[in-house]
Amino acid sequence: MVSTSASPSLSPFEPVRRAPLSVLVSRQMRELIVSGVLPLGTALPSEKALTEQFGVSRSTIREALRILQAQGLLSGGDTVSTARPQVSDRHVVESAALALEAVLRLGQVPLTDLVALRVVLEGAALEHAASDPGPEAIAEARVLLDAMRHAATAGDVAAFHTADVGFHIAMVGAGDNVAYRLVLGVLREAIAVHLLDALADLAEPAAVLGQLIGEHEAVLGAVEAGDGHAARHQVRAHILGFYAAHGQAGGTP
Amino acid sequence: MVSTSASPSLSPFEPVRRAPLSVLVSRQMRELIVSGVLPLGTALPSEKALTEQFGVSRSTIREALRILQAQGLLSGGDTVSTARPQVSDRHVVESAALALEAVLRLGQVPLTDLVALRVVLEGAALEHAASDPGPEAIAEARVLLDAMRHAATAGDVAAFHTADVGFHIAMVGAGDNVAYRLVLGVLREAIAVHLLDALADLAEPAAVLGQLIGEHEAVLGAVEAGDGHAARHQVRAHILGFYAAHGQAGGTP
DNA sequence: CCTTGACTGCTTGTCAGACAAGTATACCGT
DNA sequence: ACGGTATACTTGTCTGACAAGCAGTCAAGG
Repeated sequence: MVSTSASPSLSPFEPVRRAPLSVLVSRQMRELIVSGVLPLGTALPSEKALTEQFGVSRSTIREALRILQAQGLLSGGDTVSTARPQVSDRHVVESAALALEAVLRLGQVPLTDLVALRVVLEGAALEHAASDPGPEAIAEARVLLDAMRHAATAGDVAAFHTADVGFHIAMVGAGDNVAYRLVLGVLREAIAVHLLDALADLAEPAAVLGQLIGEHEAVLGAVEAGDGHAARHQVRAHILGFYAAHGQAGGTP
Repeated sequence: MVSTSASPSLSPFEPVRRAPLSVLVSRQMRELIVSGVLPLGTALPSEKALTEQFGVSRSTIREALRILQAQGLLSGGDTVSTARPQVSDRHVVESAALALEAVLRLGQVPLTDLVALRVVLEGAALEHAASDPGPEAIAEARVLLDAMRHAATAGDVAAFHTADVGFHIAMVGAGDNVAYRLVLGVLREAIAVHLLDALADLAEPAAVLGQLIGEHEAVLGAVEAGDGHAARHQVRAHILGFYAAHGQAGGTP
C-alpha cells in the first residue's frame, strides 16, 4: 500500500489534490534509493513482486519505473531485455545534462552566457588543480593530448573533439573537487554539439587544431608547474579565444 | 507509427537492441518540444489522440508521458486531474536540481566541494553584476533584506532562510547572465536543506542572524557601488564564514 | 434574460488479463 | 561431469474495462 499520508489539507475548501499513484510510488522508491536503503548496484525485484509490495497494478509500477529511469536513478530503459533495472547513479549526471541541454535548445540560455560560466568554472577548477594535481589525471591528459595530435594530422575532427572534451575533463578532474567535475561535465555535454559544429565548419582545420593543441599544452604545463594563476588565465584565453574566432558557427547568437 | 529508422545495425553480429517503444516515443516527443515544433505552453493532445498519432497503445503513450514529465518538459504529474499536460520549461530546472540532489545524497559530492563551487560561482556572478546591476533585481534584494530583518526579530528561522535564498538569487540575477542564475538556482536548491538544518541548530540565533544581515547589506552595498572586487570578496567571506562556523550541523562531513 | 440543474461526453488514473519474445534455470540423457 | 532441452519467468506491449472529475449542452424555472 502506498502511504497517502502527505499534504494534510490546510485549507478545507480546496479539494485534496493527491498526486497519481505512479508518482507517489516513484517518490517512495526514490527515497529508498537516495537514502541508501537500496545500495547502488542492487537489482530491483521483478515488476510482479513490486506489484505485491506496493499494492498497485503493474501499469502503475511500470510508470514509476520509467520516472526513476528518466531521473537516472535506475539503469536500463535504453535496451529491451529481461535484465532487471539496477540502482545506479551514473545516469544521474546524464539526466542533469539532458535537462541543461533542453534549457539550452529551448533558447532560454544564450551560448555566450554558458561559455562565460564555463570560463569562470574551469579557470577556478584548474587553479585549484594546480595546487595539487592528481598524477593519474595528468597522465590521462597527456595521453589525450597525444590523441589530439594524431587526430589533427589525420584530419579527423570528430576524434579531435572527443579527445578535446576528454582532456578538459581530465584536467578539471586533476583537482579533487567532485562538484567542479560534475557541473563541468554537464556543461561540456550541453555545449559539445555546438563545439563540434564549429570544428566541422573550420575553413583551415589544420592550423586551428595546431593552435588548440599548443594552447592545451600550455594549460597542462602550467598545472604541472603548480602555477594556478597561469593555468586559469591560459584556459580562459583558450576558451574565449576559440569562441571569439569560431563561435558563431553553431547558430545560437 | 514510431519510426524505427535509428541505429542502422553497423555490426551485423550484434543483435539489434532496440530501445522500448515508450522510450522511443518519449524521444520523438522530446525532440518535437526542444526543437520548438511544439511551443512552450502548448497543451498536448489527449492520450487517445496520441495513441493514433504514434500508432502505439495507451500504456506506451502513458509511459512516454511520464518520462517527459520526469525530465521536466511537461507540466502536470503532481496532481491528478483531467487537465492535459502542457509543454513547459519551468520544471526542467527543477529536474536538474533533483538530479544534483540525488548525487549529493548518494554521497558522491561532499558538501565542502559544493560550497567551494558556490563561492567561486556566486563570486563571479556578483562581480559581473556589479558592473551593471539590474535595478529591479536590486530593489527585490532590498525587499528581501527587509524580510530577513523582520524574520530575525520575530525569530522565524524558516522565513529568514526563505528570504536569504531569495536574496542570493536576486543578487545573482542582477547580472544578466542566465547561466549563472540557472546553475546557482540548482545549487541552492540542493544545498538548501543543509542550510536550513544549520540555521535551525543555532545556539544563539539572534546574534548569528544579525551578523548575516550585516554581511548581506555589505554585499548589496558593494554591488550597488559598482565595486565588483569587493562584492566577490564579501560574498566569499560571507559563505565561507558561515560554513566554517556552523556548517557541521547538516551532517555531511 | 439569467440562473440552475441534470445529462452527456471526454479525459485521466488505475486495474486485470492476455500474448510474444527472450532469458534463466532445472532437469535429464549420455 | 557435461551438453542439450523443456519449463518457468521476465519484460514489452496491447486490449478492454471502470471510477472520478471536468466541460460543455440543453432544458426547466425564476
